[in-house]
Amino acid sequence: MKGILNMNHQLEHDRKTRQKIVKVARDLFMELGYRAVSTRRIADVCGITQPTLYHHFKNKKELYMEVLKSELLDMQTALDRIIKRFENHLEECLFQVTYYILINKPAGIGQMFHDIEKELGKEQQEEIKKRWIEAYQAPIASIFEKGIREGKLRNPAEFGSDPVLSSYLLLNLISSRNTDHPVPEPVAKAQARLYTNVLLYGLASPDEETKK
Amino acid sequence: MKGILNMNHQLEHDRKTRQKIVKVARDLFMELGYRAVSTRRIADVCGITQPTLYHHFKNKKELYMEVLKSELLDMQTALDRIIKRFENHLEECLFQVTYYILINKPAGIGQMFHDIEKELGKEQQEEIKKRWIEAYQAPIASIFEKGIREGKLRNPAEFGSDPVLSSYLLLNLISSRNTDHPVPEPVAKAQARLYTNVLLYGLASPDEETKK
DNA sequence: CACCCTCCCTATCAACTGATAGGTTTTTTG
DNA sequence: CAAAAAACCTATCAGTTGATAGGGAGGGTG
Repeated sequence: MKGILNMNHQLEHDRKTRQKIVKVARDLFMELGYRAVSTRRIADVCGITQPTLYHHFKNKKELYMEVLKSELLDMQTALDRIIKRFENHLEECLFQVTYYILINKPAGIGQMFHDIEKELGKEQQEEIKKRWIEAYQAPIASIFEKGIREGKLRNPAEFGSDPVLSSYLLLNLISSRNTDHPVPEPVAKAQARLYTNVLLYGLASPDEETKK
Repeated sequence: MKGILNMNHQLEHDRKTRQKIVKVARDLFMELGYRAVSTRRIADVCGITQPTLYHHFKNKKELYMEVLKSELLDMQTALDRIIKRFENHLEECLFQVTYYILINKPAGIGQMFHDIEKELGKEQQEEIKKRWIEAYQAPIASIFEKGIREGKLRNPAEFGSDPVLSSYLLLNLISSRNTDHPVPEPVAKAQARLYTNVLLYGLASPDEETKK
């Protein structure tokens, strides 16, 4: 009994250090990019030495994978919660999702894509892509799917859109370059409103489309 | 006279090597990113040695600046031409611009932004940002401006959009992550059509907005 | 022909990278 | 309490990076 408790003690210590490393690495990687962050820098911020990193992680890429996994898991949890909460109001749901991502992923999302594509091996890419779909694409696509089913959105067959494509459109709008990060809250709110408005209703003046 | 000719000969040789370096560096930087491309690699592809690079350029960043300038200048020329050609047809104009960027900037545009933000000094960023506005934002914004003047687009005051913001929206849509580069021509065409359609008319079913 | 300037080379540098070897300290186990 | 395992350290490695010094070739100029 005492053995188990003590073992837990040690394991917990290990777990804490590991978590700290992941947390620090996450902040640095997301802000500066994979290549721009050295293992020494991560270790310094953590208050440990660089070789100690290699006691907890096989190598830099594996640490980065861990960072991505935690990042994506958090996002998935958050988006699922938001979508469930606003599931009966398409427009508000889209807005809330947009707003959340805008607030919580300042420069991170574009950076992430860059690094996944350029720095990871093919098999690692596959794994992260799978998790990225679970975290971002699938939840958002589910919103559009519901909208199409209920006739609130255009027929994909006519317009060339579909739930998955639409989710990419929204995400591309969000990962924008026009603002300096981080964005203050009211600005983010206005931005999120603009993005969802444009995505739903377009920029053309209301009487223009009927002429088409 | 002969002296001038001969001097031109030598100058031209220098110019040719310089251009070759810029061309090679441009391809590599745009595909792989600034940090992932070493000066040695650029030199190898050019068929020269690495120190020779430093005879033509002060350092790596200056070479990258040259690459960005040529890249942006080409884009500006192309977009201005397209816009002038289709200036009396808003929708087609947007489509052509979107299509052109989609075809000619496969992975480059996102990469570019990443590197400008992360690898350049502040003053260099300012200079490139200025040129980027001339090359991308201003031309595209002029399309939207005209559309607003002619009443074909929504009133920015009501919708929260304006020509500059709208140009960012389009560019964000274009620099997408959903496709593997490079994109075959017909796919790019369909994509460009979808982007402009969504941007102009939105995803909501046509009778939805009037209810609002 | 002698001089020089331009272009490009070889050789080399210091800094930094990710990663490993091996010892030391602390905690858990039998 | 001794053995062993875990966590972290110091010291060090080889490879790559951007960048510089200095020499050689070759045409251009006096």
